[in-house]
Amino acid sequence: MTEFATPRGTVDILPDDWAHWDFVVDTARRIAGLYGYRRIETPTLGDVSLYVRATGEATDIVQKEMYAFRDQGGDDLTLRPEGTAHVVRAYFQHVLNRLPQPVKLYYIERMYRREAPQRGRLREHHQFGCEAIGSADPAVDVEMLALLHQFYGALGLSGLTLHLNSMGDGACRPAYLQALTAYLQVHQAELAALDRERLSRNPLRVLDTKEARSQAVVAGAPSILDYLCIPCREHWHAVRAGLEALSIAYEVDPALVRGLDYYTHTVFEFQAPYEGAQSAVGGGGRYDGLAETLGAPPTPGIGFGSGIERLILTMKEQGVMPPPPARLRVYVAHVGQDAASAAGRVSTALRAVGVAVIMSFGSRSLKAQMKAANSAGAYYALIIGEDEVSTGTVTLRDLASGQQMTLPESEVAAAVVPWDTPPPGLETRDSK
RNA sequence: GUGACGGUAGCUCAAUGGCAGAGCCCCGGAUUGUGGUUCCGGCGGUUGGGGGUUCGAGUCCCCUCCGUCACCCCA
Repeated sequence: MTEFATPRGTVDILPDDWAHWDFVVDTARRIAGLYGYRRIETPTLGDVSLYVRATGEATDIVQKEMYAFRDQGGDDLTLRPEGTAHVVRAYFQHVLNRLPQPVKLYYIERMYRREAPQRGRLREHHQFGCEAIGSADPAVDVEMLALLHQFYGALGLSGLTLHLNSMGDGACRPAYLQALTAYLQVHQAELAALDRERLSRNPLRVLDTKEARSQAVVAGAPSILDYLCIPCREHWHAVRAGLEALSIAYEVDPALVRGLDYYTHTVFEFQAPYEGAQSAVGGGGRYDGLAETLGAPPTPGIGFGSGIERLILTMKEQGVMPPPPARLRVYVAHVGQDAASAAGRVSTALRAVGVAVIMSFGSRSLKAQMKAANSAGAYYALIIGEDEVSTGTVTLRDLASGQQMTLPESEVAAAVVPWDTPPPGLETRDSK
């Protein structure tokens, strides 16, 4: 232990963690590929004004969560707090709107938000995200939800619920907000104190209150879905029909509100079945107004982000194991000075033909080295002592069967077979 | 940012205000150059950090850091 540790809300990802990480990331890449999404990676740094414009002046991200600073040259920069803004920026910067539309992009990147850390809620976390830019077709929404549905299934997760809502658009949302606010104001006296406070700050938030006292009022509140304008309603019904055609279950959740200003039409969130505030494992929505906000031609788009740390938590919660990593093929044990140099020679020769080898270091007893071979999970131990050195041979021991044989150094590579499958045992060869 | 609860060995946890311990891990040994099980031994701690009360503090008090839960918000 030194006086230094990871900053609050950040973690080291240690070797033992990587079975989960590799599995999630590999699965993400594979599934994204199945749907024709191609990878993009944007800078960790971004202009502060990009996020102010994209996510909205009044959002929590902009108000209090960005790691923003002015650099030595006077530029106002921030660590990326979310994925969409940068990707949409890249789409226009590199004129991807001249490609066949929609352009479908995915990313696996680190996000930074200065929040109070909790389980599943870090200041630096990773998201797998997709963005489909350039089409307003509700079929794009449906396909993206199908992608997520398949992704979570491929991870082995179960019991996730898809919450679905429409946020309307510039034509219909203001009228709804007005109606909701008016309703809540009339019933203010029946609301819990906390919700009266929410009402003044962000009336939409009152809808997903946990206060028992407010439930009756909230139950009678007007629903956004009743206020959708005709295009919004058509889009909404098309998405629902599309999901039903694919037998993807969802729950209509008029209380589902997302915190970023750019959302329009479809919004969604996948919730893990366990209790707790961090049960949202992925979410997103359509952002047809975002491009204009950034000063680009009007361009529809939709995207999601899914938190890798939360996915891994959910996997562990549900006892889902990632595939075990490939086992070490050979552990090289040696006794004596001459044997040590022979061990180095053999190890290098084996690695040259693709065999994973761990060589013992220092001069430990053969017994200790055999223990190490065992706990390293090796298929074979290669033993080199005085006898072997004097005859130019090595002893190859199959650790599962205990069978062993001595063979010329030059024949080892052929005997151990460098592939990821368990190797053949030695019992077919004669051994002592 | 606010409130509540927690922090003892690498890990999981014990210890009435009175000698800081166990299990696991790691290292070594149980007759010659051979692992897993077993047995024995060893390493390992300024009890998160700082101050205070006390003859004496892991234990009580204050500050601080970190974690967890809730608010908030979300992935």
